[in-house]
Amino acid sequence: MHYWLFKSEPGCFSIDDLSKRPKQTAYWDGVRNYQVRNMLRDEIKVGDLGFFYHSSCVPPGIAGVIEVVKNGYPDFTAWDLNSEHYDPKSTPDNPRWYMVDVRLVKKFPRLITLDEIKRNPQLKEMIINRKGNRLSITPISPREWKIISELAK
DNA sequence: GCCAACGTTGGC
DNA sequence: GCCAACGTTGGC
Repeated sequence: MHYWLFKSEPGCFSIDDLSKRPKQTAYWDGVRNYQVRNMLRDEIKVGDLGFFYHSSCVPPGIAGVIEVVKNGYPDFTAWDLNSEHYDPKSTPDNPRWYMVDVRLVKKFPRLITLDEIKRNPQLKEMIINRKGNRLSITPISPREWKIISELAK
């Protein structure tokens, strides 16, 4: 099993939005980047755990934990004309974009801020720390997972 | 609102 | 297949 970090803008979809969904489960749609598409299609599997990261907000940081409950399948919002993420190049016959379903495991009692992550020498290697990193999902090492989980207690 | 970073597009 | 232009991301 693997660990991941899922970015979302809370103004668009926050951890509280997820907690209000039926079964606290949602499909993680709207990824339109090939690297992340490949991860969703090939690497991110049922049982994997992820951090729910709030981006483009003040302050950015990790809000909680989610679990993958459905393996990658075509992102049908790509062929919905009314969707913000509509992409005419993706079709039901030849889907270009993929998504997984995730369920809320827990919201952390406090946000682990990006600032805190940056200040922690043990978390130096995290991809989220790299300048210009634009991937909306990134892998997390077991060690990083453990350290951050401890911080959140 | 700025701007660095970087993925994507499209002309050649 | 190169690469300049463009659009988007996301921290600040």
